[in-house]
Amino acid sequence: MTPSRQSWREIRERIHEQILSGRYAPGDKLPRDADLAEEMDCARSTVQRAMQDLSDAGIIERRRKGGTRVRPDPVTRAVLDIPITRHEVEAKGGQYGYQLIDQQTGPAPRQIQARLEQVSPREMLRVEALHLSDGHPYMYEDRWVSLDTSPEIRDVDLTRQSANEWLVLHKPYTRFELRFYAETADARLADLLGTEAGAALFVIERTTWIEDAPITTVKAVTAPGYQLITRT
Amino acid sequence: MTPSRQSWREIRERIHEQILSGRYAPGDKLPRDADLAEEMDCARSTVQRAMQDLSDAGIIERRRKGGTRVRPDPVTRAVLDIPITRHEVEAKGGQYGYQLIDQQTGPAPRQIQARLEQVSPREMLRVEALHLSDGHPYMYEDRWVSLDTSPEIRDVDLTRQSANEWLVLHKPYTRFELRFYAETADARLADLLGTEAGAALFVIERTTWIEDAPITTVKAVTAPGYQLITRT
DNA sequence: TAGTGGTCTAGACCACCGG
DNA sequence: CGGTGGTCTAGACCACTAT
Repeated sequence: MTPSRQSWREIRERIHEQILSGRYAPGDKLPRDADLAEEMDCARSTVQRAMQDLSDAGIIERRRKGGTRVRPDPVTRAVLDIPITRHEVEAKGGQYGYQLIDQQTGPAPRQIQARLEQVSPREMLRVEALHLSDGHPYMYEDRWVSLDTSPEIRDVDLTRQSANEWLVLHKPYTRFELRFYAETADARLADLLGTEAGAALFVIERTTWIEDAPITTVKAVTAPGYQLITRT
Repeated sequence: MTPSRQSWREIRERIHEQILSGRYAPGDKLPRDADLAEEMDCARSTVQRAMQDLSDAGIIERRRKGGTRVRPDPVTRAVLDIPITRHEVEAKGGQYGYQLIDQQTGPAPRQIQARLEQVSPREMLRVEALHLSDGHPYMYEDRWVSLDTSPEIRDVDLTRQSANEWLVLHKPYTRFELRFYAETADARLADLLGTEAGAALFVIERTTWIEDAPITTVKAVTAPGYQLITRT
């Protein structure tokens, strides 16, 4: 029989529906790709493409020889884009502003070393800065940059360009970690962000490495009211 | 010349390196797939696979006829999995516990209607519950469930099974929204979560729809110390 | 070690959209 | 309307891993 030229999205949808209908419950094994291809009358590679998408979405798990199974522990999977802060402000319609608070070199404290998964203490650059939107505090960042992997940053004028932007544009990374949590504003943070001490602030920590060598770690404390939103 | 059987990962790496090296700067146009395939001596579909991955990673942008360009505004793209709370607790090695605080039906307040993008006010089920880890408060959830799309939840014994788990397992959704932010604990919340009023708490809001029809919206307030982490 | 998913190739046609 | 990415097919071989 001649395949009727179905798109992999249709195939994915048909498989997904069978999962949602309960025909295949969490943990159940699905037929092998070849059989599904025959059942659905398409090429095996089309089934493969559909399965890849379902797998990316966290709906199924695939294993060579083990076959394809419905994921036993369903998750809500979201994709999160963290842009350069300037772009983020501008995308929200704000006029971006930036102030360097302080910059100095020195050995990083133990806590930072640990965050970087760095064993031996190294000389690093610490940069404190404030991002503004329409002249109001938007985000405070407390950053440590490795002078081993980014020696060129010594020559960057950080009063004009944020370390955030320079690093994202010039320092590719192969691995990163993000942490989100809430923190109480102390007096200094409250002053910087234009709020009262004791306010609840949303914090984003980001650390990047290139091949296990740390590049930078930053604690970005957002002004009150900040929300991180992901849609689908 | 015979193609030397290169994997799409190699091809992706080679293209990525050319981008990182500055040969193609942000905004620049890359050669068409066919030319790259010839240049790299592989099939066009292999280049396509590599490009798809770079595109998924937010590194390039592709357009029919328009060609492939290096994304002008680089982003850090992370994938975030939000599991069922019980699974999350157990994965961290904790003993999961659950307490229903209150459940009642009634019209949802305007704020909830808005969050659900629901125009007309509807009768809904409100559920307040506490998730525990090793007997300690882990997360408080304040949930509203649509009785239009989930009438079966009336018959679920929510003192035994959390609405979180029941919904995730039985109510597939086609769209969702996540919000993260920080909030200050009031007296009641502090009491529930075993902390002091004024503490900074990390909040996750999740709303799900099935084809534009709202299913549920939940505000999950985590106990102090909670962090959301994503790795690569 | 055999079975299953993962990938590659070559060729064809389709769909979108910029010029 | 023509160029570029997107997809499908058919067939082959590879790589991982459960049994």
